[in-house]
Amino acid sequence: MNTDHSLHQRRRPPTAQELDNIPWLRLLTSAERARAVADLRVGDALAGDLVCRIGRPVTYWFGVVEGLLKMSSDNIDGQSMTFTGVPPGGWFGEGTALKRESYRYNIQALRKSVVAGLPIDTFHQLLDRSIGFNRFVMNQLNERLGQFIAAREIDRMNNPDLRVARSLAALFNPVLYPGVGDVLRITQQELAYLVGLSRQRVNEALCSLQAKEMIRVEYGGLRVLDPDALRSSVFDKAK
DNA sequence: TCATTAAATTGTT
DNA sequence: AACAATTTAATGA
Repeated sequence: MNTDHSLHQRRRPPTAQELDNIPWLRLLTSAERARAVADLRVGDALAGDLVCRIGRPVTYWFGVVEGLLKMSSDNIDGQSMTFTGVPPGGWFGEGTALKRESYRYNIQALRKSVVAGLPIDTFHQLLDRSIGFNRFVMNQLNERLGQFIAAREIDRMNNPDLRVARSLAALFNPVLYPGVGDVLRITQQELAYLVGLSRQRVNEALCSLQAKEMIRVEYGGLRVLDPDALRSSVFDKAK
C-alpha cells in the first residue's frame, strides 16, 4: 500500500473543542498548558493514510482526537501484523519519543480521523518540568503494559466470541482511551481487521455479546453495557 | 425544512 | 464473496 500522505498533510492549530479532547492538558499548570497548546498541531488523516511509519525519525508525540487508527508492524514476509486499534483519547509513541529513536510501528488511519501531534522537543520540555505530565506518561506506560499482556492472552484464544469481547474491553479502556465514552464508533469491518476475524464472524460474536447484554450493537458503533463482563466473562465451550 | 437519492453499514447465506 | 435490508449522509428545491 502506497498511501503516505503524512508528509504532505496540512497541519493547523487545534480548535477549542479539539483541545477538550486532549486528556493530559488538564494535568498541566496554566503556564505549561499555554506552551503545549501553542506547539500542538492537528491534522486530518483520510482512511488509509499513514500517520507515521517504521524507521522514520520521531517528530511528534501523537494522539487521536477523533476517528480510529491501527498500530501494526511488518514482518519479514511483507505481511503486516496488527497490534491494536487506537480510538479517541489515545496517545502513543512515548517510548520511542523518550529515547528519540525512530518509530517502531506503522500507524495507519482506519477511517477519516483527526490526529494531534506534540513536537518532540516540547514533549521533552514537559517531561523535564511538569509533574502532571510525568504522572500522565507514567500512568500511560503502566496501563499499556497491562494491555500488551492481555493482548498476548487474546491471541492465544481460539473462541472467537471471547476474542471479540476482550478486544472490545481493551478499546473501551477508560485510562488509555478517555475519549471513547459509552459508545465506541467502529464498524464491524474495522473491528474484524483489528481482531483478525472475518466480518461475518465478528457480526455473529457481536450478536452473541448483545444477547448476553454486555453490549448493544448500533449502526456504525457499539455501546458497552457491562465492561466488567467484557473483560472477565468466560464462555461455555459446548456449542 | 423536507423529500429524494446516494453511500455506508449491517445481517444473512 | 455476494446479496438484500437498513441507516445515515448528501443534495437540492
